[in-house]
Amino acid sequence: MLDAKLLRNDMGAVVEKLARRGFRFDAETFNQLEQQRKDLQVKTEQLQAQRNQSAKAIGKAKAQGEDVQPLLDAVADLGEQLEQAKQAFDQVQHEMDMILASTPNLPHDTTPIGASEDENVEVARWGEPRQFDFEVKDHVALSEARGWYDNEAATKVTSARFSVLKGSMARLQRALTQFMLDTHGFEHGYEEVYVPYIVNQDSLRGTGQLPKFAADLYKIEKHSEHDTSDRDLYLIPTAEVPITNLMRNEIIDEDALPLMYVAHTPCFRSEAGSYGKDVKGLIRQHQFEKVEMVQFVHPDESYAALETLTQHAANILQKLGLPYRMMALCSGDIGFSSAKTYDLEVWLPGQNAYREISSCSNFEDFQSRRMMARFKRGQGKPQLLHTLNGSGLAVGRTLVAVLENYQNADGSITVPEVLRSYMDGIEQI
RNA sequence: GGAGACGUGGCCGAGAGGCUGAAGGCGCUCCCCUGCUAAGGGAGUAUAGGGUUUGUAGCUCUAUCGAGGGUUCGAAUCCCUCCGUCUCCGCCA
Repeated sequence: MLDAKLLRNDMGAVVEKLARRGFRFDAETFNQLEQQRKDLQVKTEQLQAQRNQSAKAIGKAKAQGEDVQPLLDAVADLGEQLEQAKQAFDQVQHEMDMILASTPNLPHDTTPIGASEDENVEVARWGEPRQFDFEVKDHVALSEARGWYDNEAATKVTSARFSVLKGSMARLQRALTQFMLDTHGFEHGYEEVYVPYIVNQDSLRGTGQLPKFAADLYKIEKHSEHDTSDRDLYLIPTAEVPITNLMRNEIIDEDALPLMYVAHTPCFRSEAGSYGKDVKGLIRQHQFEKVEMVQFVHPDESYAALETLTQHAANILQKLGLPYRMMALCSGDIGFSSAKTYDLEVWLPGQNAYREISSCSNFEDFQSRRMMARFKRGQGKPQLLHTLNGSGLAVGRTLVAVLENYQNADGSITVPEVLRSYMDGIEQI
């Protein structure tokens, strides 16, 4: 959520920055609402003050045994006036909240300006794609040949875009997960956390998935019909949601910063609107495994933190010996809540292309403001934290990359060295 | 899943329709005192939003006692719904 004060004081800059990401902000409507809000809020609060005063006066008079009736008569219609003012105020406030909740973050000045992913900027490249002296297969051909990947079974059990993995491939995925968690935990200094895979709406609002992207989420209906509360729960689309919301409505001491968490979770995405893309194989699934890093940092540190966080993700690829490139996403391609995002794209021989395997973002205070996630120094005023997160990495896609990059002519797969200790020392599967 | 008890500030804990944004204690911050430590004295110590303002200063208003509704001139206090915690029973990994 953007800072409402910024909208009041510097609307021009907001509109310009949002335009960079192709978002048209209706300043005129907002300004009109803001004017109404101001009037209605002042009016409502004046009436409330008046009510409070007279209630006190009545209390005092009663205590002294005076006749209270004249005082009661004097405030007879105050309640109704207040009710009306309050309703009008709530209505305007609600409209403004809806606008703010649906407005994306401002791109940072270092985010390249562009309309679509075609204008993302490559900022680094690591590793040389391997030269094969045989015809490369993609991960689907490789894994099906070995009986490791059973798409039909998944379709039978659930539906399209789910997977059943078997044998060495299932084990390799688990090895990758362990390797990533251990690397981030032991080498990069993250605290490992285990979190729920089902979250409530407040959490999804906090990180920005709601209200705008409900269609991409799997929703679990509330249990009973006479439950009048706002109780619908959702499967997590990423561990970002439960981890980042750990700090919702919290004020932590500045000395505790930065907080760095890593977790492994499955992720569930209904991916509305992705029909026809990557229909084959593990690239785009409704359920996939991911190791996620989240950082809560001092506002002054967040851009340095974005660089190191991205490096932590890249380090996994380097240890696995997987060639990749690092892209700075342009203003038209960054996510709703992000101010700046780097994507890491891994080389997939089967597709002869680099494909996204990690996305690392700085949200600045956009999520913190929604969540009221703050820190303070000593007795000082609480300030909003900056939040960051990044995949470290998308495990399913890493599995694809390992299969394709480490394939041998006979269809076997060489196990990358760093994974062997997680595979009972096996060198080849 | 059943039955009961309970949710108050950083923590403990009073309050049971009006002068309570909330006693008291602990903790914390600052000042004084003390040769150091300990002890003692004093002051302060929630969050958000609004108005005023060049201002994150000051002044002032509003809201918040698990959440949301209701009753009332007035609600931490009464009523309803929900959420959560604890104890006992059942069930289960």
